[in-house]
This record gives sequence, C-alpha cells and structure tokens, in this order.
Amino acid sequence: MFKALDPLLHNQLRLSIMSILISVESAEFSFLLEKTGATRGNLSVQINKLKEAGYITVKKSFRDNYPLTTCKIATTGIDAFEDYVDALQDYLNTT
Amino acid sequence: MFKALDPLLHNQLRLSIMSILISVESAEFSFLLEKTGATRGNLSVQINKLKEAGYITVKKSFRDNYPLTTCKIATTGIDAFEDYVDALQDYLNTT
DNA sequence: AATATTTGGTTTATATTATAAACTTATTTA
DNA sequence: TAAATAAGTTTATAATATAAACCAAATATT
Repeated sequence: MFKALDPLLHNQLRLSIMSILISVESAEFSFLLEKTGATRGNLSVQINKLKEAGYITVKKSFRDNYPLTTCKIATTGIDAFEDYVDALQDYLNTT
Repeated sequence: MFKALDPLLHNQLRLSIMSILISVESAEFSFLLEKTGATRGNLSVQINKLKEAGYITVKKSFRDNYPLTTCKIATTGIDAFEDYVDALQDYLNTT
C-alpha cells in the first residue's frame, strides 16, 4: 500500500535543495543558502550526500578569487525526485 | 519560501499511520501493523509519539481475552496533517 | 606591515531519532 | 505442564541531523 520513501529525499533540507535544483539550470552555494535558510555546515553536508548518491553534480571553481560551489541536478536525481513525489501521493491522498 | 515540515509527521511510519487514520473512523493495532508493514515495536513507539503530541487518541481494551489497542485521529491531528500536506506542496511543486 | 575581518566553505562533536531485538504478560494449545 | 501464540512494550544500538568549531585565502583596517 505505502511505497517506501527514499530516505535521502525524505529530509527537509535535502528536499529543499532538490526542489530548487529541479527548477533551475544550476545554483550556487550561497543561493541555496539563502533560499533554504540553512546553516552553511548543514548545507555543505547535505549537498555532499546528494552528490555521493549521484543525485546532483557539484562543480568547484573560483570567482573573484573566492571559492564558488555550483550545483546541478543529475538525471538520476530527477528520476529519484519524481519517484519520491509519486510515492508520497499515497500518503497524502486525502481522497 | 519553504515552510517548516512538522518533524512528527515527516517520518514514513508516522505519516502512514496518520494517512490511514485520517480516512477511517478508527483502526486497531493489528490493522495498522498489516497496512504499514512495520514491526510491532516500531509501531508501538510511533503510536505513542502521535498520542503524546495529541494527534491521535488511543483506547486500550480487551477482546476475546486479548489486549486491543484502538487508535483514532484527533482534531489536532487532522489540522497538523492538513498543514503538513499544505507545506509539502512548496517542495513538490514541479511546475 | 601587521592584525583583524570577511568570504566561502568543511569537519566533527553532540543530540536526536528511528528501528529492531529482546522482553513481558496473559492465553491457548499440545 | 510445557510449549507456542497473541498483543503489545521497553530498551539498546545504529543512523541521522545539525550547529559549532574550524580552516584557508582574500580583503580591509590601524
């Protein structure tokens, strides 16, 4: 009856990140920071978990001499996100 | 932008329980056990958390000499569930 | 030219949470 | 009367989330 909810996506911050990334071409660390309201530490950790899972790709570069972390959703991530949204319907269905 | 997700509801098993309870008059422990596929220990713990929060009421009685635990959603629980579903929309909105 | 502050993160220590295994108490069956 | 089953509860452990502390480089301040 209830499909399993991908534990990686079933977390507020990671879901926020994915939700943002699914609707933009790419997003910088500071953009995600502002949009999610997370702390830098937490954001860093969760970005890495999503990256380890292959849900997003992370590019590290420099801009104006400062580090710049850019995130982009991967195909695997899009699929996982869609599956998650799909699975959730069973739970929310207030008929 | 992203509303907070009630941590009590943002858990697969507890959300399953609430999802079931919102659509029935009441449900027995064994019914929830079967529908959720949880272990008895886990189900017991999560039912109690929902009860402590005032999201559900739990009635303990006996039937055929055996203990019978019956759960029913409370008004507070209905409200919380609706708020949760509402908050989630911001995250899922694939527009 | 030192020193302090800011930027843009990462590491890690701690607290919280989730979960299953072990336990309990009563009942029925062999 | 011993073993198995029913219906849960308790609790030990593992996993997770989170913020505080840290770090390196750049810029600003005295």
